[in-house]
Amino acid sequence: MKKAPTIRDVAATAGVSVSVVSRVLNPDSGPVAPAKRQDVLRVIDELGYRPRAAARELSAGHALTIGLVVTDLSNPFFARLADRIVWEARSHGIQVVLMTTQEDPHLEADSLDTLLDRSVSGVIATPTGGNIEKWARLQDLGVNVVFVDRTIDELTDVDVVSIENFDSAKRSTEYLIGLGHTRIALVTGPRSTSTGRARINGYRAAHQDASLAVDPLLIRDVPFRGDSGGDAVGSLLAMPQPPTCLIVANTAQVQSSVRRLVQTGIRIPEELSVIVFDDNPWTELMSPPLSVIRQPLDMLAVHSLELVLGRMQGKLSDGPRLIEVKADFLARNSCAPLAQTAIH
Amino acid sequence: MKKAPTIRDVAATAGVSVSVVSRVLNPDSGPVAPAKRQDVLRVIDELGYRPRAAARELSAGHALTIGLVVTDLSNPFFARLADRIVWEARSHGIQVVLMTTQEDPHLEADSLDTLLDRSVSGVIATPTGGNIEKWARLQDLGVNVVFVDRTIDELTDVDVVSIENFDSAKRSTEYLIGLGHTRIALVTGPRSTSTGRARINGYRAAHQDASLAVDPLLIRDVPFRGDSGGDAVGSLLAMPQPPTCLIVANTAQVQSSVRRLVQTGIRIPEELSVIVFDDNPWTELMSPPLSVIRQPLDMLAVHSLELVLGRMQGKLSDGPRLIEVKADFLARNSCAPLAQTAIH
DNA sequence: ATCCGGAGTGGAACCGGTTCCACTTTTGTA
DNA sequence: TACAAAAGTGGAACCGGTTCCACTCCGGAT
Repeated sequence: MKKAPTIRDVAATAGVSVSVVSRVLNPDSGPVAPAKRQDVLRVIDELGYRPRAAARELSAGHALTIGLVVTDLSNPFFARLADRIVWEARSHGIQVVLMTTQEDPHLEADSLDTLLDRSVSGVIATPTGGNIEKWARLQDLGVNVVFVDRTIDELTDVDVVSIENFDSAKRSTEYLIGLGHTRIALVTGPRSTSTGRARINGYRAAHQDASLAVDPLLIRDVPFRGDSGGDAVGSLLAMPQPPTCLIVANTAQVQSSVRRLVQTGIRIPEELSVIVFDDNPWTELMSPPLSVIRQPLDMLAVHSLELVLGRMQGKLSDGPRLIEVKADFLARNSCAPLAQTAIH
Repeated sequence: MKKAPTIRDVAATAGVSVSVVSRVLNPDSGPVAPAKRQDVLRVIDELGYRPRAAARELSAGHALTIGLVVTDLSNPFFARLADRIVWEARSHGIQVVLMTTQEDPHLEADSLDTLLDRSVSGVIATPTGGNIEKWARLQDLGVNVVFVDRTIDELTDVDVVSIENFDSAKRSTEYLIGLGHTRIALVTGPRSTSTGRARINGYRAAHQDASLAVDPLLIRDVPFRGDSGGDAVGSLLAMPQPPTCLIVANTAQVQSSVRRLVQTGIRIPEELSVIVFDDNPWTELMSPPLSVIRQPLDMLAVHSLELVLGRMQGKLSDGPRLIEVKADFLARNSCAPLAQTAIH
């Protein structure tokens, strides 16, 4: 077990000072004679020298690292989002420290502390909804925070990237109304989040445009946490006058909702039309293939990272940014006209 | 944007030297008078002081961080594995830097360099199969390497955690033979990996026990990379005398294989019985629910981390460890007796 | 009374980079 | 040719922790 060479080893071998080596390493930090630059580069190569990140971070005061804080990776949406973000970050020479919260604010708080210790220069997160003051403190300490997919209302000063919530919900609802449905259930995120509210508003707007009354009992704004999506589905199906279709507009709840649907054995779309906000590869492989709102993960990832990087480089003007990307509605075979729906 | 307090701030405020504060921070590094310890702890709390990880790493020479190198997170197997590892690591106060390789040895090499820069004290990886010398160098530099799910034969000195490959493949095959099948296709990892070979051997052993000949054309040892699983499935189905069942024993290829099956519209299990090595939540939600070998992700995660930690603390004796965990076979509805199978 | 050992403490070097600054050499321009 | 500006270089401080070591106490054993 040999030890790795340091910048002083390189300097000594190349017969120059450490300053010169450092300037070779960081091209814009000062002049170096072309000949010496070559020498140094050759020595670096020969010795297999690589600068230690810790040393760099210590003197820079911040790390070329961002934190990624998501619920859990067993949800394909977050997994794919993480995948894209890691990928995108790599192309900018940035590493990603991954933390999961299981939707638990305590674990989230913990994660933030840890990321702070690591002097990350940015955090991309799907927040649980708690830790208001902690997020604020993080920003106060110069960490660039971007929320993706969700948001917290109380934090007005944070960049947010999400899909066009209002529009996506409205179009999904319109599609079902177009098929003749009038009792459309909506499972979405908490009303305390602006994304949750926007989706409810889109749903309402579609009803209003069609001069349709909204049954408030069909709207379930459930927490991100736990199995509340599945529970909402269960209770919706148990209603005296159950819905003829279902929109699951809460990413974190898609999996548990679909699971519940499969478990109850309800026939899709014969008994229930279904649309979910998720575009994971398996929805297409189910039978029937599910109609989905396809969240453009690439765009979410790219924009989140762009925001973080932009802030890091001080390129962005003050004031929070809200980026909404368009989400496509993809009709597959999980929706049927009301006329063909068997009311159970 | 205020700046965070340092250990010297704490020392000054508490009226002690930095040495004392450091000793309070690291309980076993030296004696501190109980009264002063209380003082220091109070000041730490008041100031909201947290030690900077970079400084600690720099002087320690290594970081309380491990690297996790997987193919990609859009594959539920890797995503869930990552989830468990992150979770498990957190409980030991260790952070995880995530890197994805897309099965590309170049990207893998890149990732390893980066992790080296970060002075990670361990790496858990599903190796692509390349970079033999790079992995060796990593170990040589004192980084603890654990391969999970797969292995590289050329590297004899690495700890490995995987399922009981031989046994799992044998039991799956026996199950199908028990249903009367004789033409069983196997899609698995490259023969150049011991895991790939073990699964082929298990498959062969089951045939031998049943005095059944093995048609070598039915064994497809495909690369982890890309769509080769799907392609293998395609070519298997196109054979003059196609198989009546299929075992996909290569985690990385399950998704593309299943996708191909769905695309060709072949009826499962009426035309083809299917078993896959994967236990992701969606296989159960498909119709029919797929019979699977359930890889105990928890065990894989726990053992990998245990190995890395054990090495870090020097608790493990020399010599590589091979840990094989039992994998359950879970019969669902994707397999039918040969008698009921329609040869197409 | 004397000596010894251990608890408790602070000073200072060190980890490996970056950066500021003073200094020398080259280059360009009047 | 003279002089200012720019290019090039190395020394040393600094980032914020850890750790070694020297030193001062103190109690207990001789």
